[in-house]
Amino acid sequence: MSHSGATKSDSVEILEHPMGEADGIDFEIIELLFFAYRDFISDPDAILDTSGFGRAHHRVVHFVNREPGLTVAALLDTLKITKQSLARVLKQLIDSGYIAQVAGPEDRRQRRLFPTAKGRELALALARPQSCRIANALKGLEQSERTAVKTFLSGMINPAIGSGAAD
Amino acid sequence: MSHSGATKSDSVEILEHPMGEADGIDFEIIELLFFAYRDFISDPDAILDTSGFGRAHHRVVHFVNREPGLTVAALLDTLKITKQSLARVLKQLIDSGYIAQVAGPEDRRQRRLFPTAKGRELALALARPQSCRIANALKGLEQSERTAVKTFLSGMINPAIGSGAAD
DNA sequence: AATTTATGTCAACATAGCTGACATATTCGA
DNA sequence: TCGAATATGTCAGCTATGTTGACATAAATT
Repeated sequence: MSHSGATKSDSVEILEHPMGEADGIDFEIIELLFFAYRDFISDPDAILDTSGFGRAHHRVVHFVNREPGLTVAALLDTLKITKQSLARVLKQLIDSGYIAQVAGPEDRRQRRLFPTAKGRELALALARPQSCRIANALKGLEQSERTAVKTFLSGMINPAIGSGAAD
Repeated sequence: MSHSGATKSDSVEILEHPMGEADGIDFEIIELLFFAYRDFISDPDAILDTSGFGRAHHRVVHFVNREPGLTVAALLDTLKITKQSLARVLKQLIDSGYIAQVAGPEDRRQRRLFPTAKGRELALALARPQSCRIANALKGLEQSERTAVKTFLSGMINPAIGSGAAD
């Protein structure tokens, strides 16, 4: 071990006191969000490991099942990733029969995405443990408090830009 | 474009109806969490792009600032990543003067991690927009509702294993 | 007919995780 | 005191998932 880096002898300016809520920052919720999301995501991750898929596949399967017939462009907008990123996982999901494409009825350039029965099953299997976790976390909360949770989470989301009818 | 894949003509079993709360699953909160976390993380990401650091650095700087003097082992346990993963970002943070190491006073094998003034500043700069976003999302909620939000988030987290005094 | 749009694809790259193997310094236990 | 366990570092290579840039094709639009 070289340890040419800083050690006590180097007399670097070191801060010994913790950074706390005193700094006017809500560290508690910042950390709760970090841990909550990590564990929330770990449930489907474990299932996906079995199937040879990853989180990226999860998201695609989820939104296609939530809105069958959505276009590739709409999916890209929801996920906020590039088409090249999407292409990789989407191709795998199509090739393995979880998602099917249908040429748009109006605009035949579009590839509308639909889940297959297999795709629906996977989406449900992935969502189930997450929903259980949520139900468990909501347990004991009154209706108004549950509403507050949703209000809070909604308030954390960036307002959609260009959501109004543009034309 | 080849499109040798499934198209309407292939008569694949396609599901046209959306997967909804009817399936007994809380899709609303599942999606709120996805979008909320994504946007929550986007604030520091924008800052980090400037510094040449990434999310991994963010987490390390955050927890070192929250608990100065924590050991590498403790940090690994918090982050739930491998030491090789940590090593990469930690080395960069040490080399660029954001974090300093001090040999453990009791156990000299340990490298206790401390923030430098520079490291503290970075941690605060990253936390500030997140805290603002949280404050904004909590705006209008009563105290009991804010407590409910924390209760919910805490309930989403896996219980720590081996947290009790073992020896 | 020319252009724009929706999508696909190739290539190259970056970040951040992973495993496996091995080195070194220190502590602990027999 | 010596050997094992522990805390940490490090090398090498792999995977997943994001990025940019460039280009191809089919269909719609003007």
